[in-house]
Amino acid sequence: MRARFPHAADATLAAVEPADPTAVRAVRRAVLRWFDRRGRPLAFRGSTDPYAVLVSEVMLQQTQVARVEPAWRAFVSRFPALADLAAASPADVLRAWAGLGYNRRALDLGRAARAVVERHGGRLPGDVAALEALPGVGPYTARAVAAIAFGVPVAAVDTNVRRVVSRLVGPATAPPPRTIQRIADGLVDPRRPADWTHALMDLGAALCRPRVPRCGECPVRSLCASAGQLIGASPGPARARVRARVGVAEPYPATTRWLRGRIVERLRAAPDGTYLAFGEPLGDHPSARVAVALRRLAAEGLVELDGLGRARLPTSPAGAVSG
DNA sequence: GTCCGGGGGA
DNA sequence: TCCCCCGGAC
Repeated sequence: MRARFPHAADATLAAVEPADPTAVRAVRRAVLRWFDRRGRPLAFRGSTDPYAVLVSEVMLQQTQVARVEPAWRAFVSRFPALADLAAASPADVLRAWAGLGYNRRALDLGRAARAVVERHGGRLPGDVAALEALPGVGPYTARAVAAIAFGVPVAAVDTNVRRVVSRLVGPATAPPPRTIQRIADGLVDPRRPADWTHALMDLGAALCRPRVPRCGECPVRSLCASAGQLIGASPGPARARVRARVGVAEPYPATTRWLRGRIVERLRAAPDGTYLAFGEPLGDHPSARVAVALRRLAAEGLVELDGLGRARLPTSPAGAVSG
């Protein structure tokens, strides 16, 4: 039994061995009991609308929970249903995405909505493979949507969950991704896949934290192979570093990511459909570099060029689905 | 000024 | 298997 887990350091590893259903049930019960009392009542968790869940999960790919909440409210208020998003122009979607960054993900979300209309009659599919085939939806997001919105007993493994599962089975080196996924899948409570997904995220955020885990408060400390062994185990590279905080310059004005952000920001503010000229330098970037950035943005579908050095946000979802 | 991280592309 | 995106944490 233990041989199946080469990373085993001690007997508690057997606690999550899928062949030991009693221990697995104990983990599920303890985690969900904790979640029922301590889980975060986030706005987007109140919805089981697959579309709303997808929006929240895409936002969570890049943004902390606390900031996702208001952004999610605003977005689903602007585009209440998948059909609304599918019919929206990229320009409008990018405007609704303002402040979140990662603008390509907003475009992908729109493309995903159109793909769902074309491939699935406008209803998000519940199976992982079909979800993963959508633009911007990878292994994590596909499983999160399947579990949360459709009750499919699969594990959405992000870095939080990876850390929790890895610690649960042993304090040594983390198992390879495939092993983590397999163990995580085996742990999902088939009666409450949605709550289980949220519970593991909350556990990782509140107790099983990267640097200073709170094992003493953890509901599965008696079942965890790493409980109590992690204090000081990962001092973290960032802690000791001395920061030079002289000057409060604008962040990274010399980088292309700054330039890209400013271009899209300007275009967002422009009236719908109008082209804006970009012949002048922008920040530290000479006009030639602005032109290069524009071409790259155009290649990614974030802007449209008129061939005269002017640009606008795409007003129609042509070339929509390809993912 | 470096790292983080899910997804996409090469 | 890399590198990039990009705003925030550190």
